[in-house]
This record gives sequence, structure tokens and C-alpha cells, in this order.
Amino acid sequence: MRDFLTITKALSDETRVRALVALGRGELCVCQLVELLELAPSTVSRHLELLHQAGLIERRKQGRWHYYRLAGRGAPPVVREAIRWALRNLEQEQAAVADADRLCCIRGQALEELTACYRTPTPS
Amino acid sequence: MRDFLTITKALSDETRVRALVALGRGELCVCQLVELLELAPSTVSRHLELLHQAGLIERRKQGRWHYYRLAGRGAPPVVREAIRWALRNLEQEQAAVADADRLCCIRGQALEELTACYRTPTPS
DNA sequence: TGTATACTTCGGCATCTGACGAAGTGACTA
DNA sequence: TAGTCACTTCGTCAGATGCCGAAGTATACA
Repeated sequence: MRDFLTITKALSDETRVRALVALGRGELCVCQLVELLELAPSTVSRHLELLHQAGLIERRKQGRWHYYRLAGRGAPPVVREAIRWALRNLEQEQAAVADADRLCCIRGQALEELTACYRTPTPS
Repeated sequence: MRDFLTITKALSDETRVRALVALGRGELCVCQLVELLELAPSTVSRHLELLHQAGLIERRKQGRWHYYRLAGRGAPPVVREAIRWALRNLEQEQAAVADADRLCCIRGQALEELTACYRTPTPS
């Protein structure tokens, strides 16, 4: 019950669902998700932490960069089923398709370019 | 996206999930769910309304009694998949099994007996 | 037609959640 | 080894959510 609710709570926020669907198209760095979701890095980090606690995503560190990807074969059935259900029903959604388009551009940019917002405080 | 989030939000509360699993064992009257969940009728009614809005359950009125049941064949795939996923992963849970036991007793009682709490304000 | 009944809706409070910026952490780099 | 950088954690605030009792609604029955 606890695990199930952790999963459904993780899936009950639009930002987290968008992140999950984006990760369904391949591994992403935090700064790429910050760019995609247009939220503060701290906010995105918190969302990813919740998805991770639910077991829906996995993390990997490479130097200063933190990469996230969907949970794989090692994940419990309840998690794998949730991911399949979510992706099957969301990948065709308008918002997800728009995100996929933007992701293509984002993937084309250097990570250093994306993290510019980390260094220059948002201009007012 | 909207429909998906309505479903996941509906499934992200323990009370609602318990109600859903209970309904998985057959149609129930509101007063039976009040007895099972041990919450105020107004609270239970609100939870059922949210499950209904998500399309997960259906309602039927018979005189003064309101019956709820799981959504059936007419429900969209995303809903049917959600119900299958939830029941498959929850029916064996300790809390669900305990609820199933109590449901047997509750089903054995007359509805008029269950609604006594509607008439006598909870004794302090 | 009036009253009791079963349930829903409303109004309120307490708690949870998501947002941000500031401060902290660990890893490259000069 | 000091500084920069990418990210996380913390503190705080506004808005959402869950709870209840009171009031409202629709049905049965005297």
C-alpha cells in the first residue's frame, strides 16, 4: 500500500509526469530537464527526488553532471507496470509531443550552455 | 494529460484506494463504505465523488440508497488499465485483506442498522 | 402534505504540497 | 588548495487537500 501510494503520488503532478515521459525518450541531465520544464533547479531536483523515491527513475553521476533515466529491468513489477501504463497513455498527448519537439533542440545544445541560468541570476 | 492526472490524483489517497479495492469485491452502498472506512459520511461522499470524476467508479440510485461499483466495460482503456493495475497490486495487501474480512461482516448487516450513525450524533 | 431518512454540498480549519531563493555538498580546474 | 560549477537540501510562503459538522436535496412513508 505504501509503495503503491508513493507511486501514485509521484504520478499525480503534471511536472513530474512530463519529466517521466521525457525520460521515456532517453536519459537526461538535470540541466536539460530544468530547460524543458522551465522551473528553478531546486524545484526540478525535488521532483526528481520524489520520482526516484517511488522507484520510477534511476540516477547516475558523471563528474558534476547528474543523469536520470527510467527504472529498468531490476524494478519491481508494480513500478514497471506503472511506467508502461503512463507512457502508453501519455506519449501521444499534445503536451508530451510538444515537449518531445523541444527536447530535440535541448539535446542539441551543450550542457554548459544550458547551465548558464545557474550562474546568471534570472534577469528582471 | 488532464484525464491521466485526475486518475492518479484519485489513486493517491489511501482512503480512496481502500474504497476502490473494496468495490473490486462488489457493489456497495455508501453507508457500508462509511462503516468500513470509519469516516464521516460527508468525507466518504467526497472521496467517492473524486473517484467518480476520474471515471473509476459508477453510481446507481435505488430509492434513498446510493450504490457504487467499479467502472465497467464502457470505461476508457486508461481507466480500465488503472483499475487492473491497482487491484492486481493491492488485493493481497494486508490492509486490503483486513478490509475484506470486515466487509464480510458489514455485508451481513442490514443497511438500516449501518445508518444508525446518521441519526445518532457520535456519542462523546 | 409533512416528516424521517440517506446522501451530498458547503464552510471552516489544520495539514500537505509545490514554488522559489539561499545555503550546503561534492567534483572538476586553475 | 582555493575557486567555480552542477546539483541538492533547507527555510519559507501561497495555494491545494482532507477532515468534520451544518445545511441542503431527493426519496420514502405516515
